[in-house]
Amino acid sequence: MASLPPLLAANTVKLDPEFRKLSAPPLPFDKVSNFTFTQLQFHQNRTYILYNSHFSGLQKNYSTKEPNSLSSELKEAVSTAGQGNNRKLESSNYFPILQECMLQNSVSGVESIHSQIIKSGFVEDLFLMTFLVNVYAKCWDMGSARKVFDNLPKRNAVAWTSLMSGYIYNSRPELAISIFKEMLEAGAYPTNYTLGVVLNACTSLCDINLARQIHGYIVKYDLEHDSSIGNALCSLYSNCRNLAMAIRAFERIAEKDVISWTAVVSACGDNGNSAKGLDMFVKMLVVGAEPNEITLTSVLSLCCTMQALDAGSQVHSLIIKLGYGSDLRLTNSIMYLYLKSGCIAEAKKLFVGMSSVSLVTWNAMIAGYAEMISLAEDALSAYLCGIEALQIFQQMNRSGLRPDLYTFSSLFSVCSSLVALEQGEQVHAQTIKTGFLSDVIVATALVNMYNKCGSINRASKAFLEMSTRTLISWTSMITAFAQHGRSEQALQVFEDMRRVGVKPNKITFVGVLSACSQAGMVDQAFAYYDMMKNEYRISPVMDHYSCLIDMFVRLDRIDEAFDFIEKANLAPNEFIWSILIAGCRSQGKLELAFHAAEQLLELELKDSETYLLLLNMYVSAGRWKDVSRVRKMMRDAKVDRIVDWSWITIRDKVYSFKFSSKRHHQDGVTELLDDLIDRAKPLGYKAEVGLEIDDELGKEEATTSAAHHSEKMAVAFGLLNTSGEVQIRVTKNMGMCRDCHCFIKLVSLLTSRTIIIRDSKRLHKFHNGECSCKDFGGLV
DNA sequence: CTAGGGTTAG
Repeated sequence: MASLPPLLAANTVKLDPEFRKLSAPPLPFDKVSNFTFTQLQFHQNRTYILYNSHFSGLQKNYSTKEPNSLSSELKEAVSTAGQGNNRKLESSNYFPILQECMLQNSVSGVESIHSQIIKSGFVEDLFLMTFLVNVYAKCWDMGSARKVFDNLPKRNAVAWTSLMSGYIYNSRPELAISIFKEMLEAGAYPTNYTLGVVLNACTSLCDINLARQIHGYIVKYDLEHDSSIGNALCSLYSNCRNLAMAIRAFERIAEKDVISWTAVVSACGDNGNSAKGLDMFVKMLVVGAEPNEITLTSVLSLCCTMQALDAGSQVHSLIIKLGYGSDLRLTNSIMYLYLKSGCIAEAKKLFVGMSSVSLVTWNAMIAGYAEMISLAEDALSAYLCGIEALQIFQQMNRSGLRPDLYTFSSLFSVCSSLVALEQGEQVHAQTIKTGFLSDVIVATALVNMYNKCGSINRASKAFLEMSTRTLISWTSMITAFAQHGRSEQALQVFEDMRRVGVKPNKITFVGVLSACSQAGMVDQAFAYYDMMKNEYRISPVMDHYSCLIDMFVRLDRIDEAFDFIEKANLAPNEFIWSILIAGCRSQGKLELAFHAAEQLLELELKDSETYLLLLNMYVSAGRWKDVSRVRKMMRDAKVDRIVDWSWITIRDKVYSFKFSSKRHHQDGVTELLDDLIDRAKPLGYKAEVGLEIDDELGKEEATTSAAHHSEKMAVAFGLLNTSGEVQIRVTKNMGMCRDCHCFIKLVSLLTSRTIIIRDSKRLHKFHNGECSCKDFGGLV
């Protein structure tokens, strides 16, 4: 007892006053230990316990069965039970029949057996009637279950526990708790099962206080070693985000079964420590415990989040060795793992080889391709992944399966990545028709889709129409407004969110700070920054710092940006240095820019566009030595030259444009572009010089970006092929340069058109000569 | 007769 942490030491556990009332003098827990033991002994002598394990493995499939369709054997059993010779029928004969009804989820079947039982005079049989309570509960008829319970000849712990677990099964954990209190009031002693059930009720109610008391009793009566209790504690603490306690609970289990191992493995995964979960799994194999299909699914999910393809394929072999090779759920997981790790061929092989597929299979394929969009090496293959995802969705429709909320969320995310507003609208309509829009996650994905397709008004409308909102919904809306340069609205949403009592997280504050930064609200920005640290106890991360630094840069207060870095004792990352360098350049503070560049070059650069920023800077300053130094660094770091690509979708057809390429799909693009450049120059456009890599000629040279950059061509092509109010939407594989940014702003003014360009860093919505990014400082 | 673990999403 002395070795226990103070929280759990029995003598420090405070009893709920409610409980005290119920239990004067002390709660009947002092006999729990013995009672449990005798109960277990007793059970093992019953014959029908034998099919219990079979039964518990199947009960999760009820909902898939057609209700009220009894098998022929069952119908026969029911009718023979009704005939006069039922004197010969033992009460134990009813168990398998009831079990069959339960598997069929047939309330009417149970009712007819029930009336036979009454006729046969077995209503006094405590075991049979307790089983009946359980059967009714599993058929979602708690009213009848309760009636049977109320008429029981005697109420023992098993009966109470059945009723409690029934309420949990029917999603009424609070009623399970009140039954537990009733049970204690009645003087019954809980068993290990009872305590496990109560803990599960606490888990689903997130009632950590009650759970702690129960844990206190468990410690006091030394029951932590029992697996039914230990397993429940493990998942309880896992759900309370306390992995250390979950692992502790697991380790105290004397005889760890498959479920204990599975629980601890998935606890690690659920709490963001996949590596630990994999360790646990290895330990499991080392001690010789055999994983089942559920353990393996859990482990695959760990490998998936870790992108651990090696471990994953080893698990795959193990799955085949253990004979689970054709398990649909496992195959789905393996397939998703391969997709997420970029092994498309492997994934497709599995997909094609599957004898039957489920909705999850299709969803995993769609989600996998959606995921690959962000992992793709170049933007064109990312684009193709998105197209592939949409095609898989069409195949799925043809196969006759109806999409669900997972399908729709993935589809929205695909449409976002493709900036495919039209497809997004179609999916939106489908979610309304099917009713899935009422799901928070789907609705949040819709908000994000409209935002990323450049339609902030529809994003905001979708947000307002939501009936419930999660932290992520609020954060999405705040970020959306901030990204569209609507700072006041972003902050308004943030205040609304606080008012309804939703606690912001660090991502929310990134949105809030970037809203302040774009509007140049320095005082507000620092007020929110302090609020984040003091009121919400969130420690700032780089993204917060970069918002603040970006703010100073936008306001041309670069010195203050450097001051802030010094005061906060920051070691700026690649992104922050890039903002600073870009800011220094646009203000002509070249010496400061070169100084910052030296700092930047100290870092190990990850983003190939950072090199481009440096190259452009040195080229325009004519510092050729530095140019070749950076080029050498790129070669040493094996950074590929990025080739500038843009594409535009017009009437369901994709047109791509490559830097400096003459392939314009149509005559007149160059002419229109030249004309626009000529008209933009008087308005302040000065075609800047930058280093450009001409891939076709295999050489690099200093040249103006005018007419060469792909987004200019794509926009000109869009202008030629659409008219009126239609927005022009272009996607680009790298960040826009400031030259193009300036030019497109003027084009939106000259042509009175709205132009949306999604580059690798953000969305730019050009309208009336302005951009929604409010000329973000990080332009190359 | 009573329990307990899992796939795909924002």
